[in-house]
Amino acid sequence: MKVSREQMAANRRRILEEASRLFRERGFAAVTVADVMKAAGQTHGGFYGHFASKDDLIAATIADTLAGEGSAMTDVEAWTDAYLSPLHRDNPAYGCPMASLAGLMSHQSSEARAAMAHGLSTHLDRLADRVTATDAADRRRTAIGQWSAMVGAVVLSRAIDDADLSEELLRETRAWLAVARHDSTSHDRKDDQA
Amino acid sequence: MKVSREQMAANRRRILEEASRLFRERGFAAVTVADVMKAAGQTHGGFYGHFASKDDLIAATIADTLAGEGSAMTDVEAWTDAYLSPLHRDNPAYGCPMASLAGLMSHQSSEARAAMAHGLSTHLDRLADRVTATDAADRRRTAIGQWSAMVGAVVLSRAIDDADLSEELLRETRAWLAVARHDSTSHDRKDDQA
DNA sequence: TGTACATCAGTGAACGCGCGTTCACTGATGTAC
DNA sequence: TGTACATCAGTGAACGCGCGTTCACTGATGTAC
Repeated sequence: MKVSREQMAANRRRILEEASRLFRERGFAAVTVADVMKAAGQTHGGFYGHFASKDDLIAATIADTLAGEGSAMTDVEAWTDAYLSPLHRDNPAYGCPMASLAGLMSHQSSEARAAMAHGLSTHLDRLADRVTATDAADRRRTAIGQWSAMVGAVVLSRAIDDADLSEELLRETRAWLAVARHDSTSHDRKDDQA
Repeated sequence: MKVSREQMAANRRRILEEASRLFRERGFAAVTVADVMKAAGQTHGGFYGHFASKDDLIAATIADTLAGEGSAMTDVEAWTDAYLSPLHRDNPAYGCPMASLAGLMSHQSSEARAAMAHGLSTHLDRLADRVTATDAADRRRTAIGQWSAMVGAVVLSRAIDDADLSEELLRETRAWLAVARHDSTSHDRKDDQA
């Protein structure tokens, strides 16, 4: 049965949202088109009215999911601590798409990889704006270094079957970033020894 | 035809080596049992004389590949720079297995994840021994923070379809780690301003 | 040491299942009058 | 505004392909005598 244009747009939206959740949770290969459509409350045949292929869905999902990521990042230190928490590690489905999907991107289509590049670029710009350093080059370098460490720590903490080591990775990366923040700011401002 | 015991051991070794190379290059899902056996110069049916299943091979490969990883790391700074190079980024098949496989581990068997945990633990111990810091806790924290940043930077640099940003990620992470090294050592030793 | 034979590593055809994709059909939408 | 009908979003059965795994078979190995 045909549905209204608004309903169709809502259905497409729903497909993207469920796909984003499922992909973050299980990766691309382990999620079938039928899984996504079932989660979106539809049958699998209708999928190709919205997307040309599963690869097309993957690219669209990445572009869509990364667009809104981290826009509500006001306090970088608090946000970093939440990022490097067991709660985030254990809930990839609702967590950062880069942490769950970046490791899978090297085998994806160039469209999907381009969408990831765009999302990462935007995110690094946002992060550099909120980082404490004097000149632009320092802020950019700090944003890249900190973000690499954050993504790496979450990826590694999720990769292993050792609760203690996993938690240590998150905790020590948090501490290390805090030390790095203090060290670098102490160059610029001599008065923050309080 | 039956082969000698030595030949059979060599065949198993060969399967593990080719599997390691192929998995690092293409990931687990995109490599078939037949691919691995063909690369190892055998037919696919013989696979199950060596391993119980594809999952079993994955776990065995991780344990085997991570065992020898980074043992020849004498100069940490030079090793870090080589790790964060375009050459390493572009050759995952012969590169660090954690950079290529960690992002895939969250959906693997607990045996495979345990093997990854063991390999990571050993590697962090080795790295902490070679890092410049006074007390053990500092060395441990530095090893974890630096390693997270290194893995994260390589994973992200491989995830995107943007040569400039990819190269910038590697270059700036290298620079950031160099700055972090200088900052942290300048706490301990006041005489290294040369 | 030489011979007979049981063992068993490797072969390659076949099986079964799951997945991406297609397609004829349905019936609600929305437009032409 | 009301009615007739063309459109087309969604349905669900079916297709085809690829992959993990099995199995009857082959023939070299290595052991018992």
